[in-house]
Amino acid sequence: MSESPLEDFIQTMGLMWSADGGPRISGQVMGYLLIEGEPRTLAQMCEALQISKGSASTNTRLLEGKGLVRRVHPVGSRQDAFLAVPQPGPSMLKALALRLRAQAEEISRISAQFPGEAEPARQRVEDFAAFYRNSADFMDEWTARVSKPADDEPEEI
Amino acid sequence: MSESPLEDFIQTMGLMWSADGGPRISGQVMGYLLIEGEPRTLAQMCEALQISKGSASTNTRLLEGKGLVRRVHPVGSRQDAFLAVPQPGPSMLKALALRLRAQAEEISRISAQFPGEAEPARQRVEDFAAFYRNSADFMDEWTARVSKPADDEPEEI
DNA sequence: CAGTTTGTTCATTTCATATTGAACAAGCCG
DNA sequence: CGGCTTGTTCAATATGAAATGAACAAACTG
Repeated sequence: MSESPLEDFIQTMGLMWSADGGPRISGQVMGYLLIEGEPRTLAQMCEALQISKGSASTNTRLLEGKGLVRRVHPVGSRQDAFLAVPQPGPSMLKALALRLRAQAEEISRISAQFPGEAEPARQRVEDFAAFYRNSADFMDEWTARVSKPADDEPEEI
Repeated sequence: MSESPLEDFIQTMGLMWSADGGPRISGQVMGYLLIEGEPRTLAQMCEALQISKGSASTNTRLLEGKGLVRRVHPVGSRQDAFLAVPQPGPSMLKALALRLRAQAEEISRISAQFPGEAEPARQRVEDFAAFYRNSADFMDEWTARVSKPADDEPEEI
């Protein structure tokens, strides 16, 4: 392999991201911004990762929405620039907890409509939902532990 | 909507599963077995879910591998039958922890090869990996807690 | 205000993978 | 053994999401 470890890391991040169900380019952007450490523009991403302007915009905004990347406006520049947030952990966990809770909620909503004769089934399904719910609670607990106590909560949609 | 809540649940499980990056049919099978509560054969799945024999086999085996479904051999029957395991939580968390740890491991392995002048980048990437590693640890902790402390549940891979 | 620069949107294309269906393997039964 | 039943595998296809690139919108510049 002729690629440098830095390139290798970016590629690997892309692979991991898509293995987790997300767009490959999101992972690559994340890896790129992690390595750079300072704000980078969409144009720079296009150049470095060899991707289209549309992909850069879409995927960066996706990461921004998940709280993994922050958009900044350097003085004297018209371009937006993006920065990997230092502690992405809490954001990731918060998003995961949100999803788990939503899933638990939907399962419960449906199982509540099961006919009377399906009571045992309803019970099993409800137990299943409970696991999702508990996991979400646990994620929040983990979030609280991993966050610095003095840290604020600057997340936004 | 002309579908019953039971069918609705199966469909929803399929949707959720694919939203999480897995095969839709896996979720449907999981939902079906949860509702039934007793061992069901591949042929029954094909009939109930209107899927091919190959899909039933592949996806059921996938769930079996994740520890969410157990294969049983009812006496007097030549067919295999499958059953949703009562407490799938620990298996799911264990699998998740395994994946997180593997990802952390790979990231660390790559960042260790960063050139000397990229030391700050290596540090940032390593922090990122640490989050994965810590999360995996936390999952294991959660697994221990969610498993009944009183009666030990003997689980195998 | 006209001309640039920059970010977003969206129809189209590309690409990955889930699903199928048929061929195959393994075991049972008379 | 020869015919059945049942589970698995795999090449072909179908399906859905990701990526592109061009058109558009918004904001700045002189």
